Amino acid sequence: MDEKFLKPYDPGATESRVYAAWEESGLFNPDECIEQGVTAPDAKPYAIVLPPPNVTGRLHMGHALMLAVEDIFIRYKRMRGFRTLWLPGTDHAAIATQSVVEKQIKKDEGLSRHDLGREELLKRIEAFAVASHDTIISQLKTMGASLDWSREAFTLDETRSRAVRTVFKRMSDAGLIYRGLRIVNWDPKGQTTISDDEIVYEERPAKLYTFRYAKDFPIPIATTRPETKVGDVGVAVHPDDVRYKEFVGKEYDVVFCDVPIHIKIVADKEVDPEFGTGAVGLTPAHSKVDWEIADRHELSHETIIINEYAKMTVDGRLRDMKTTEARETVVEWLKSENLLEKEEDITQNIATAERTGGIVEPLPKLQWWVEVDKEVPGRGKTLKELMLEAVRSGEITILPEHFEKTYVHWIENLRDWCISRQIWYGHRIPVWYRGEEAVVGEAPEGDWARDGWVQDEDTLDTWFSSGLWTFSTLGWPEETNDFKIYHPTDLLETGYDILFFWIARMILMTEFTLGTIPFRAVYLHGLVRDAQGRKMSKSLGNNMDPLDVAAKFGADAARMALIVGNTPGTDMRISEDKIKGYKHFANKLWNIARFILEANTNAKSVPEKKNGSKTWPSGPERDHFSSREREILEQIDLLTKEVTVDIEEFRVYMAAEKIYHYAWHELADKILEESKPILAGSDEAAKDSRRTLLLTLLDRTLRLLHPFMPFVTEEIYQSMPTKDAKFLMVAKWPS
RNA sequence: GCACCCUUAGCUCAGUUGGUAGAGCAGCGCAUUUACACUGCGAAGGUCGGGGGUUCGAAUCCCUCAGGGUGCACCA
Repeated sequence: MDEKFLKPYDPGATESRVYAAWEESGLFNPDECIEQGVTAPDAKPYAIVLPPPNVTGRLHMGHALMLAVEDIFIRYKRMRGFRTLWLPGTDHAAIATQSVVEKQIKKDEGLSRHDLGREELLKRIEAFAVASHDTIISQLKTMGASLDWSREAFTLDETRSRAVRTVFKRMSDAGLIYRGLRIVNWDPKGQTTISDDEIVYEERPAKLYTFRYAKDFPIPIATTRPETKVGDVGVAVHPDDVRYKEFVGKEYDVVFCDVPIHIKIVADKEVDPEFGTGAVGLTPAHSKVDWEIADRHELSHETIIINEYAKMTVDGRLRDMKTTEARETVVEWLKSENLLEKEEDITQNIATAERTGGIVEPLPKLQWWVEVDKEVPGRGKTLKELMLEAVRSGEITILPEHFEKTYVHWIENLRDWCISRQIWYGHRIPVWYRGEEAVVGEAPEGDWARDGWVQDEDTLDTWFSSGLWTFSTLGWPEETNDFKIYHPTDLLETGYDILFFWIARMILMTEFTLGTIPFRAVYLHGLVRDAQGRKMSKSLGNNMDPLDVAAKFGADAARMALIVGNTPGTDMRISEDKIKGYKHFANKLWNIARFILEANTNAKSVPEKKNGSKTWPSGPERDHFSSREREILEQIDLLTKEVTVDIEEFRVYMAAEKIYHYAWHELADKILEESKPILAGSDEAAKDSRRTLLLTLLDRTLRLLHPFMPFVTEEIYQSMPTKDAKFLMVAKWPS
C-alpha cells in the first residue's frame, strides 16, 4: 500500500498536483482523447460551452456551483466514451467592466472617461480585463473544471468580433436591424442607453401633486414629476370621461414657470380615469407612454427639456437645474401662484439602472434596434415566434420545467431590443458613414478614415455578442470542423437570473443566423446564498471566495456541498459547516481506501478476470463469491444503475447524495465492519473472496463518485491495483 | 394588475411515474489506544400550511383560502 494513505487526506497538496497532471496529459481536449485512444474516433459528440464569466474581477460561489454542475456532466460523458468538449471563455461585459474601471480611475486619479479620451480609457480597461481574466482562469482550474484550454475564447477577440460583424450585417440585410428615434432608457450616471431588461424597479416614497397649468385651465392634472410639465404639449383624458368631454379638442397657451407652453386636449383610451384626476399631462420627449399617445394624436415630440446629465434645458429660472432641484422650484412656484391643489404621499416604482444604480431618465435618442415582430425573410415567422417555437416544440427543454412558462410569458411581452450603447468598451457598431452613404458589416476597402469615412460612435449591447456564444466559440463564420461536430451544443447551464438576458438572446441569434437551436437542454441553477439565506454581497461582507473555500476544505468538498440537495432553479444556502462535512467525507473515503488497500497488500495477487479486466465481476464470474457477497454486488449494481439514470435525467443532486450515503453508511459502516472478522480469520478462500469484493466495491465507488469529487477519487485511483487507464478521468463508467 | 414558485423533523432541504414519511446539521443516550475523533452504535423528533374534492390509496393530482418569495407590466 502506498504510504500516502498513512496520513489524513490533504486536499491542498493533492488538488493542484492532480490538476496539473490532467492538464499536462492533454485529455481535456477531445481531439487528444481520440489521439490517445481514449475516445473512439466515431464517438458521439457531447458539448457544453462555459457561460463566460465577466472579466470584472473574481468568481463567486455561484460560479463555483455552475462549474460543479457542468463538470459533473462533462466528466460523466467523457467516462461514457463521448467525444466530450467543454469550451472555456470570458466575457468582456461592456457596461459592467467599463463602469468598474471608470469608478477606479475616478477614485484614484479623480479623472472621468472624457478626461482620458476613448483610446486611453480602452487601454486601461484592457489591462484590467487581462488581469481579471488571469485570476478567473486560475479560479476555474482550482475548482477542478476539465475545460479544454486549447479552445479558449473571449467575446471581444478577433474571431468573435468577426462573428458579431457578420451577424449584424445579415440582420441588417434582412431588415431586422433598424436605426430609429425613440424614447430610450437613459442612465445619466453611466451615460448610456440601457435595455428594458437592465432596469431594476425600486419602490420608493414619492409625492403626487395635483395642479393646474394656469388659473383658467379647465382640468386639474396629477403628476409625480412637476418639473417635466414645462415640456408638456397636451393633456389626455379618457374618451368616455364625462367630466372632461366638453374640453376635448380645445387648445390653450400658458406660461408655466417662465416657460411658454401650448396644450391641446385629446381623448385616448390609454388614460385610466380612476387614477389621479383622470387627466394626464403629456410630455412626449420624456415618457414612453406620452410619446405613444402624442403619436396617435399628431402632437409634436420635439420639445426636449432635460439633457443627458438629467439637467433642465429650458430658459428661465429652471435653466441648468438638476431635475430634482427643478421639481422643488416648480412646486414652490405652483404654491406661490396658488395653482397647487393637492399633495399626497404615495409609493412609486422607480426605474434604476442595474449596473450604476442611476435613476433612469427617458429620453428620445437615435439608437439601433432589433425588430422582434417583423417576419424573418425565408422563415415566415417573426423572431419572437421563432423564440417561442424553439421551446414550445420541445426542441429545447428547460429545467426546471416551470421556467418554460416564465420564458413564454417574457417573450410574449417582448418589445424591440435596443442594441446600441454609448460606452466605449465593446464591439463598435459595424457601420461606416460618409455623407449620405453608409456601409454595413465590414469597413470600406483601403484607408477608410483618410477617404472620409467615419465609424458609428456607439458600441453593441454585450448580449449581442454573448448571444452568438455557442457557435462563435466554435469558429463560426468559418465552416470549421468544430462547428460541424459540436453544434448545436447539448447543454447550457447557467443561473435562472439570466434566462432572459442570455438564454433568450442565444435562441434568438441562433435561430436567425443558423436556423437552428443553440442547445438541446437548459439547466438553470439557483442563487447561492449565505447560511442565513441572504444574498452574498460585498456590502454585507458575507462573500465567499471559491479560492479560500478550496484552500480550507478542498475543491471536492466545495463541489459536493454545492451539489447535494440542491435542486435546479431553487436558491440554496451554503455554510462552512456544510462544506466541512464533505471535507470529512473526502477523508472518510481516503480511509476506506486505506483499509481496503491494506487488506489487499497481503493478498497473493491482484484478482483478475479472464478477459484481463480487473473490475466489477458480473454473471458467472460471481459464482465463487458467498451469497452475502453476491447480495452486496447486486446492491452496488443497483446503485450504479440509479446514479446513471439520475445523471442522465439531470438529478445530480440525488446522484451525489446516493453515492455519499452508500460510501459512508453502507460500504464503511456495514460492509467494512462485517469484513473485519473475515479478514482476521483463517479461511483463506473466504479472505481472498472478500478482498476481491472490497476492491471491486472501492473501484466502483471511485468511478461513480469521480464526476462529483474528481480530485480525491483520482488520487486514490492512481494507487489502485485495478487501475486500467492512465487517469480515472478517462476510465470507463461502470454499467 | 398578470404570471410563476414555495410552505414537509428544532434548522436547512430532498421526496422522479399517486403505494407504509427521508437526509444533513443541531440536540439526547452510549461506546471507543480505532481504517478514520475528520469515529461508531442507538433512541427521540413530523395530523407533510388550513379546508374541500378525485381515488381502494394523496406530501404527490384538482379546487379554494392563508402566509412567504420571485419575475413581468404599470402607476401619468
